[in-house]
Amino acid sequence: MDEISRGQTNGRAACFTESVLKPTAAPAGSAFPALPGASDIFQLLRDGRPRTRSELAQLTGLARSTVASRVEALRKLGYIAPFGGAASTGGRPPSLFALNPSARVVVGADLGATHALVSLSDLAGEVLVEEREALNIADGPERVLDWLASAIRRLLERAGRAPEDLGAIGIGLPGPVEHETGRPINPPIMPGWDRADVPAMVQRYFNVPVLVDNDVNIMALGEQAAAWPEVRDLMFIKVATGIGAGIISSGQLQRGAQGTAGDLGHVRVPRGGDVLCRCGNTGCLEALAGGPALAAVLAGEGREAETSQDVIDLVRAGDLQAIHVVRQAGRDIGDVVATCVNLVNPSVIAIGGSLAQAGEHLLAGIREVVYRRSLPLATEHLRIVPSVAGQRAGVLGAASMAISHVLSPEAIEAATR
Amino acid sequence: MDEISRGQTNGRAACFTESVLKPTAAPAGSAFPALPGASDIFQLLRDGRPRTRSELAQLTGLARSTVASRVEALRKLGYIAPFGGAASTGGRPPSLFALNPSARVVVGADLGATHALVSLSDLAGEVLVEEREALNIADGPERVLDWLASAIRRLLERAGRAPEDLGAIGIGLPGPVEHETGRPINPPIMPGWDRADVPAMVQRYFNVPVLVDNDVNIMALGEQAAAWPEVRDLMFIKVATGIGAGIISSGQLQRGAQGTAGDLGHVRVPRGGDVLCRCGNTGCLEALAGGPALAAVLAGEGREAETSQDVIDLVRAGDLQAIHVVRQAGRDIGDVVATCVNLVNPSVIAIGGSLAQAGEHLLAGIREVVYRRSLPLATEHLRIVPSVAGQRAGVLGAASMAISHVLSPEAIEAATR
DNA sequence: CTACTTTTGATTGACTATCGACAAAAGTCT
DNA sequence: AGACTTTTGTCGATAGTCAATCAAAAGTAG
Repeated sequence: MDEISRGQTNGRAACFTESVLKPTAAPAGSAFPALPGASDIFQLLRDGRPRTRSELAQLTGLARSTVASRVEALRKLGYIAPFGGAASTGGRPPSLFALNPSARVVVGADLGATHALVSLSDLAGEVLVEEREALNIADGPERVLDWLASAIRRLLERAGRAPEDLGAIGIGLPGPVEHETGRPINPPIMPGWDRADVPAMVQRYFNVPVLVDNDVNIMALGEQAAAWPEVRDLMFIKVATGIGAGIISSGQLQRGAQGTAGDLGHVRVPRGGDVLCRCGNTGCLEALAGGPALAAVLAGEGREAETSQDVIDLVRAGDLQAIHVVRQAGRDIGDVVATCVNLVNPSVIAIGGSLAQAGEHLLAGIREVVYRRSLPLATEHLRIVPSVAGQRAGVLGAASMAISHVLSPEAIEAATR
Repeated sequence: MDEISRGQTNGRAACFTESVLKPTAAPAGSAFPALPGASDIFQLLRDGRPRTRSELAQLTGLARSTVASRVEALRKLGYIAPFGGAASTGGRPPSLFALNPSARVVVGADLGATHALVSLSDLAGEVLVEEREALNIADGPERVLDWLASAIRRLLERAGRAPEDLGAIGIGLPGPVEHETGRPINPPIMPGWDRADVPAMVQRYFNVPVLVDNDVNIMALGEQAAAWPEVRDLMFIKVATGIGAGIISSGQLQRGAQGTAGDLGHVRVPRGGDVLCRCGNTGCLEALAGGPALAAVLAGEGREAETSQDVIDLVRAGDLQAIHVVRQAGRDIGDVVATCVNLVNPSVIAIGGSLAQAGEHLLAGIREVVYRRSLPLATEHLRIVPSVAGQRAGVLGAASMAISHVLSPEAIEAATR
């Protein structure tokens, strides 16, 4: 009952409340039949592949006349557009229609601990313009989000798009986030952000749906969007100062009950021993294979190493000791990843984060252990690969999350009304 | 009147696409599907709680007259029935309608390595009759499924129900199963079953949808149905000869890319050392904390112990050594479960399987480690509890899976056509 | 250039699900 | 008993979909 009354957010575009809270209200599955509004046709066109009216009629089972009127409605709204080339099969060549990527734009923001990357993308996920800035997340939500708003304004300007063209804003934050409300929960490295109403704060500047999630989660989305659109079970592992995973299972991002799913960093590893971790426990993976830990080991061997970047530089310079350390970190991570493979059974594991830039050594260590430790059936078709999206995984994922919202059946239905 | 064309869905196991799960706001005022959408009303009644027509109209946003006609259609089909007591609020007392659990029956079958438990349940999940038999799964699919068919016939007879009343059959098997096709894949302890088309073989006897899944997965479903209907993130851990987990995340059973998700048994544990496991690796959890392993340890200490049951008996007899061994097994399992908690972030973990019957000792060991090793945010609201469904978790889950199929929006739509 | 094929667009009438309104039914309260 | 309240069943109006038809458009094959 509470849920339902809360779902009626008539005023502001607090988007996700409706789409997310409802399933919790009716766990049995409050599902509607395949509703043949304008959206079902549109959902077929979302992949960007152009299709003819006849194809759409066949695929949906609707009459040609109905399809024609729907297509016309969507075209008038700008969501789809004619797609030139038409191959004739002997008669009049059919006209093709496809998603019009420039119908709207979305913002993808990856707010890290010390840096921020913000992009403006079209509906195909193509980045139009982007902006990068050294920004301390510890400055607090007010200042950071104020900067974000100004950055968005500049991006819109540079891309020559009006604020009305903005469809949604996706934001990734370096800490646990309650995705339903967009609030960070007890974030260790984000002082001042605890339970801040990020969507509301952003909506003071731009009254569009604002979606917030953990940075590793959006990286998983970004990697999937950029490289594995067909894969429905994917894990993205970020190895940097911290170590975390974004898990996409059955095509759905798994956030867990408190939104803290995918925390690899504080899993105990065999080789962990009594090494103290910043979380207060001992033997955590992060305390052994995180960037600072590797730097500390190398420093102990007389190398000049303080940060993750130093470690990467040493590896690139061919320092054998550094390579050894990174490879061993890969093995330690692989120990935990092997468990993940048995538990989650993904078909692709993408390795990202700054330390993944240290060449193949990290990956080699991970592979070495995973293929030895996991069950044959689970590893038979498993691919462990370096992240394709790389440093852009975050913004791409944030944009992808925003696009999913803008192009969701509900949103399209609402727009065609 | 009761017997309208039942739209015998010849189809086999159905995979639930996500379009089903996406809630769509039913807008009043604009006509949408010209289809007989009786399902949306029915989905509200699936929980078994009786409601009035007006309530349904309010909840769905449909007109009272529309609701009335839908209700009437569903009542004629027998899926819902009037529910006596009506409390007047000053005017004419409303009539209540609720799911009619006896509209149809489903079979839940839990086929173990050496025993089979088959039940006939109504649509509320209530077991009407059941049958248990010592049955060797290694006899192969032909003989086992032939017995299953005869058992189902006997159960129908005993319950006084016609074969036409059978809505679906859910089956749990002790090995990896590709749920979409219902075929076991490389099952280690089921010779002759590899890639057998179980649904087709069962449908030779009963032409109804047949859903097959791994035994631990259906136990998770059963535990959720029996004890935690509101919980959307639940893990069921079976501790017996083998050790495995069924993971329900965001209300959905997580099967993974190859259907082998939740395999805890062959995760390496710190204390594992070089103990050889039947999977060929060393240091597996199962080789350390599985029933046979515990029996072996106790046998080494001079106790009479060969099977899991012997271990349980010793614990129940108050054997201190046995209690110690079981508690240590709990700790070892807890080590892996702690990782699961960080990774999956469930809100309930239910411990089942034969060894869970050895009192609280196993549970205590698990709790001890998990609450120490997992992150505070993830364990704050985490409950680790003994299985409520116990030995019946399997059949209850198999029945639940079958019921979900019979009452799915698609099936109801098809039936009201 | 002509004949043929295929797609497209417009229009029609039939059909059906939904809506809103109204009247009857079945209670409670004074 | 009569007034009031609330639910329930019925009915016409509305609107969106479907199937069919026709004519025009835009190609290909000969």
